[in-house]
Amino acid sequence: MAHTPPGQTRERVFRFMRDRLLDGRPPTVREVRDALGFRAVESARSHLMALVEDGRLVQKPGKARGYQLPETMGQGGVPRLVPLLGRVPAGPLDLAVEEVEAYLPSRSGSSDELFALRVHGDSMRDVGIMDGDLVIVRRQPTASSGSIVVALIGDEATVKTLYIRNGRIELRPENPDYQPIVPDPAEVQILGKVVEVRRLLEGRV
Amino acid sequence: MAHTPPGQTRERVFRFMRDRLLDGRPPTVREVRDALGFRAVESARSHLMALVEDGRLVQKPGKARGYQLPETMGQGGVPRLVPLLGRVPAGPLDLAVEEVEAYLPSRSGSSDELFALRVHGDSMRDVGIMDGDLVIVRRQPTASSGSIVVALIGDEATVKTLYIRNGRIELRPENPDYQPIVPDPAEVQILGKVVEVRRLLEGRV
DNA sequence: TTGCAAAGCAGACAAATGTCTGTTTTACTG
DNA sequence: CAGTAAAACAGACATTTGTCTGCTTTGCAA
Repeated sequence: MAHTPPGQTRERVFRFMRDRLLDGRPPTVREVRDALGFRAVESARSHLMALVEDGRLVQKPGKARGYQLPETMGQGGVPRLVPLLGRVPAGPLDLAVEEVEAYLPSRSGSSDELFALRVHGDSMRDVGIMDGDLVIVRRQPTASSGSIVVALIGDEATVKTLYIRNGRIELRPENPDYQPIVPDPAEVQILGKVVEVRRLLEGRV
Repeated sequence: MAHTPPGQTRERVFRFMRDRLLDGRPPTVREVRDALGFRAVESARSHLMALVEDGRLVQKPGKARGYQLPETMGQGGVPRLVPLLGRVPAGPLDLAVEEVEAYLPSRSGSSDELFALRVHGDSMRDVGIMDGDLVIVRRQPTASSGSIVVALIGDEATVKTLYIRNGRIELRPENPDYQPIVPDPAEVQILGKVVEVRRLLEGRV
């Protein structure tokens, strides 16, 4: 048609919008113009209007920086930050501010109490939890048999698969080099259930 | 002082700003006024200026909706949403129309272009990447030998460890049940480098 | 070629939005 | 009690930003 094949520039406009919107910095029409190398504001705006027409963007007409991604509208897309604890406190997680090493972005959702820990050792290797991985844990005092939990034995936290046999707690590693633990029920405390595993291959938390 | 105790209203202003900024919808001064129930624009603005003064907000003066959280600036931790692609774009990346299945909260960093994919198969089992895991990928056309990459062979995306031997690309699985791939350089394209691995043990994305 | 339509351009205009100046209200203190 | 300073108010103003109208360029096809 003109200058560039149809849809090609439109796609670049959309990607620029998506990146900026996901980054929490909605651009102005003129910023879109500059980013795409247009000389006229209207060039950028016509692309934006077309994207709205196609349903790929949502617009609040007349408002400054008034574009949004349709996907992030419905769900209250507020990511929440989960504290990465360097040391696990035995008591309630309330005031352990000093133990927080960092915050991990996680999905928003219910008001579950989540925290994260770094895994030491390879006792859970066979289910893909490696040394140095981060686990995100939902704090709960019990869990169903077969789920992966964080348990506090004495004052040491450990990640294992929970089994309940004859009313007795058994903590199984997922690596034949290690032996199952059958702790004294008085000395073990379930801190919570592992709901996610993360491994950072580059960069820091 | 006046009307409300000092700092109390300021705290409400900050929480409103933080929630809106984390949601990717920076408000105008007038929106702050309405949300806090002020009758004058300047009431909202003076609080915002005080928050900037305290270093709790960062401002781009004169710009519409020009407030940010300080954490957003550095490599800090304000979440950024990464698109989870259901289908891998074949052909030139700039023109690709992608199917976005969901968005994953991730750390915001530089303006790297990140996307996420779901892994199929267990060819990378021995490095803890299991069937169904999510990988977060930074788009880049090349990678150093030994890093885990997403490569496009024909029109199929695959996660493998990249090795470069005698100027020839080799894609190695991390599972003895699979054989290394030595593709025709003309038929292989590096989509990016895997920077994070995630496994959701409960709930959805 | 001529005509058409999409892409892009140029400039003007209007609405949204940030900023400024001055005044009023309120709570605390000497 | 008067004085003071933070908080809030009211309105005007300036800049940013979205929107509109008309025109030009480009590629394709009849």
